[in-house]
Amino acid sequence: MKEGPNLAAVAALLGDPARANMLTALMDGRALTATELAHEAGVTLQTTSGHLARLEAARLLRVEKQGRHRYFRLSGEDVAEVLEGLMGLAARTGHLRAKPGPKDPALRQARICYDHLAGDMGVWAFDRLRAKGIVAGHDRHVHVTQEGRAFFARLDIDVEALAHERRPLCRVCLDWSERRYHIAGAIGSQFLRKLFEKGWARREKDSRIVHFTPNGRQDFSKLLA
Amino acid sequence: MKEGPNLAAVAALLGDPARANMLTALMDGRALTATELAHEAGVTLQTTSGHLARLEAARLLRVEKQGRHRYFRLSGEDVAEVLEGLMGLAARTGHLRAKPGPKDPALRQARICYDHLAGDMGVWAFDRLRAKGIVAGHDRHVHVTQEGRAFFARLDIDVEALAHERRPLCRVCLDWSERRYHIAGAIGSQFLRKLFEKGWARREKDSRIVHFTPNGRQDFSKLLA
DNA sequence: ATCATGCTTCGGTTACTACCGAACTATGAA
DNA sequence: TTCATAGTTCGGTAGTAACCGAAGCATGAT
Repeated sequence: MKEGPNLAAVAALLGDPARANMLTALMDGRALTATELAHEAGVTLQTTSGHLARLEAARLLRVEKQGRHRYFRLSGEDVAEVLEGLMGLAARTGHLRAKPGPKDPALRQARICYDHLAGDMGVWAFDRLRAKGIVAGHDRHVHVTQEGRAFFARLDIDVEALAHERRPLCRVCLDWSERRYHIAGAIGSQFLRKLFEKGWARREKDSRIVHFTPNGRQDFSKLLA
Repeated sequence: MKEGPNLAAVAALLGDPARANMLTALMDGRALTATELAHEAGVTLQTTSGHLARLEAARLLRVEKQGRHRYFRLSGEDVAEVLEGLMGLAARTGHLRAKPGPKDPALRQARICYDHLAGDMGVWAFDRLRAKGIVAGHDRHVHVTQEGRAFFARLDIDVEALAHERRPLCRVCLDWSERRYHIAGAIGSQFLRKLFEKGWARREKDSRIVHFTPNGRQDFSKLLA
C-alpha cells in the first residue's frame, strides 16, 4: 500500500481514449503537430491542446517548436515500450477494440514501433540477425558483433558512426502481438530506413502498417537467409 | 488511428487510485480477500466489490472461492510485469508519489515481485546466475543449464519436477527500479522461497519489502560468488 | 499594416463514475 | 434456529474532467 512510484497517475493519463489515440499515433516515432494529433484523436484543437499540455507536463511527450508549429513526439523509446506492453495486456485479457478493424492482421504482420520494425516480420528479422551472429548478447544488452559490422557496412550503414551518437546503438523492444523481442535502437532505426530506401517496403499513409512488396519480401528473406 | 488492441480501456482500469492500490497490494503474488483489499485501498467494502468485479471482468484478476471468502490474485505474471513497467515510467517521468515514504530505499533494495525476488538484490542475483552458467539464453527464452540443475539440486530444488508444471520454468521480469532483468518463473519462485526457508531473508508484514539478515546476506553472496 | 494560420486560454455544460448508506444474499458457527 | 461474517446490489450524491464555442496570443505571409 502506497509504496513505490505513483502508478495510477501515469495510467490515468494513458487511460483517456483521446490521449491514448494521440500516443498511439506517435508510436511510429514521427513528430506530429497539435492539429494532426487533434485529427487522429477526433477532438477539437482546443481539447487537444489541453491533453498535450498534460502529457508534456508528465514528460511522456517532448515538444519542438518550429515556426508557428509545435511538433510532438514520444519522449523516449521507453514510453513506446510501455504502450506496447499495455496493448499486449489488452490483447491477452480479451480487451480488444469494439470494432476490430480490417487492418489488424496487417498490423500484426509488420508495423512501425517508434522508428523500427515490429510485428511478425520484426521478430523474425531479429531471430535471423541473431542466428547469423550479426547481433549477440543477453537481455536488453544486445550488441553488434564484428561480423555484424561487416554485414551492416554492406548495407551502407556505418555502425561505427552510430555508436558515437548519444542514443543506444542496439536495443531490444517487446512486441505486443508476438510477445517476443525485435531489434530497436539506432541500428533498428537505420535497418528499417534501408528497407524503405531499397523499395522493399513502404508505409501505409497515416498508419503504423508496413507493406512489403513481393520482391522486397523475397530480397529481405535472402538477405537474412 | 484506432488500430490494435484497446489500450485505453485497460489503462483506465489501472488509472484509478483505489484499483491501482489493490493491484499493487497483489504484486507480491499473494491472494487477498475483498475485505483485505478494501483496507489496502482505503475504501469501503461495497466500493471494493465493484472495483474487483470490473478487474475480474477484464481478466486482470483471478478469483478463488473458499467458504465465504473470495480470494483475489493477479491473473498472471504478465499483469505484474505491466504494473512494474508502469511504475518504471512513473519513476522516470518524475511522477513520484506525493509523499515518497521512508520505505522506498528498502523497496529498491529487495522486494517481492509477484512471487520472486526483485530490486537491486534480484538483479544482482540474476547477473550472478548467468555469470556462473546456471542459466543461459536470450531474451525471455532463458533456460537452466545442466550445471544449473546440479546447483539447484544442492538447494533441494528439483528442476526436473518444476519443468513438468504448466508454468514456465524460467522467465525474466523487468525491474522498475533497476530497469534491468531479474529471474522469474517457477525457478524464481522456488529460489525466493529457499531464501525464506534458510532464514536468510524475511518479508516485512503487509509489504513487498524483503529484509536480508546480515548473515543471510553474507551466505547469499557466498552462494553466488 | 493587414491577414491567415497554428495554437492556447477561458467559461460553461455535460457526462461519467467513484463513493457510501442501506438493504439484501450466502456461507458458516453456535 | 439464530446469529455473525463476507460479500453483493441498489440508489442517490458529489466531484472530476472531457468537451466545445469564443476570444486571445503569436508567428509568418502578403
